[in-house]
Amino acid sequence: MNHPQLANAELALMELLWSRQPRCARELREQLYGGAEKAQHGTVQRLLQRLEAKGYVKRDLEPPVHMFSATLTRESYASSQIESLAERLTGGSLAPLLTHLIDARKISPAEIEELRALLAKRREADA
Amino acid sequence: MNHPQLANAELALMELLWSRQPRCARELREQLYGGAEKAQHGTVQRLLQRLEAKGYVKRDLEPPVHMFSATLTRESYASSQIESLAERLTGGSLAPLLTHLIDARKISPAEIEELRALLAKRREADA
DNA sequence: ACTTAATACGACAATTCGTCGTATGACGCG
DNA sequence: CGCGTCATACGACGAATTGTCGTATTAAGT
Repeated sequence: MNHPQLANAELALMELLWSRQPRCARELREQLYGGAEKAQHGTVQRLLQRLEAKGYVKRDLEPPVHMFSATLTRESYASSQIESLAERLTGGSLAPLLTHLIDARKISPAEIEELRALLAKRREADA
Repeated sequence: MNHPQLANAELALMELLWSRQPRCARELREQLYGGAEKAQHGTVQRLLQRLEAKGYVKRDLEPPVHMFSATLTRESYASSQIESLAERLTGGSLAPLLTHLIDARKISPAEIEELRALLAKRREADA
């Protein structure tokens, strides 16, 4: 029941939910696939059903049509992915990963400043 | 051709390589599967072959047996995974992800200090 | 009651992964 | 030379996952 990775179509659906919630299936379909294609009704239902099974989406069965919403924020999802990566690769600690990102200049100076500020705030809060 | 995710058995093999390099297939097999199982010879070869195809492993065809080594460090792999996650989720910027991790206290105080030191050093180096 | 829309879900093709089995080639030894 | 041993190459298979569709069932509105 962890947080398996989202596949492409699933992620696309989640993005839609993250941008506006809750939503009905019809609306999601129209955004995912252009105008009025007639197949795909089932596709979206299927995707939603599987996302629900994985715990990423919950539905409100309010008649007449179900309304769907995400159970996590995009940020939570991202974090859990990073954590599971750290779990698999470094016994759970993040510092080694970030160290490499910083050394390899994969984080821009602007982001560096942003992070410094964040860390400072966190340290204050802990004090 | 980028850096697809490593599956379980593949990652286990890479871990072995990361712990000592280069290695021959026989040795890898013995570590992956207990003692002297007789099948699995092909399994390891197959895995190595696929890892090579994905660009994660290179082989030295030095007779009599090929010697295998990783083409990336574990840290590089981890970073590239984080980057691709950021790519998919936040348009490539890492700060939002880290922000959430910090806020949610998923990074320990010790790690916070570690990171502060790192950022300070980086900032100095840039100056 | 009939049409329309929504939901549930079985089925399919494609892909990936771990596994094995077999074929091919190199080497050494009697 | 003929054989056994070991390494590599690779085809094949079953399981699982993903995106897709089709069909059946249920609910709604007129």
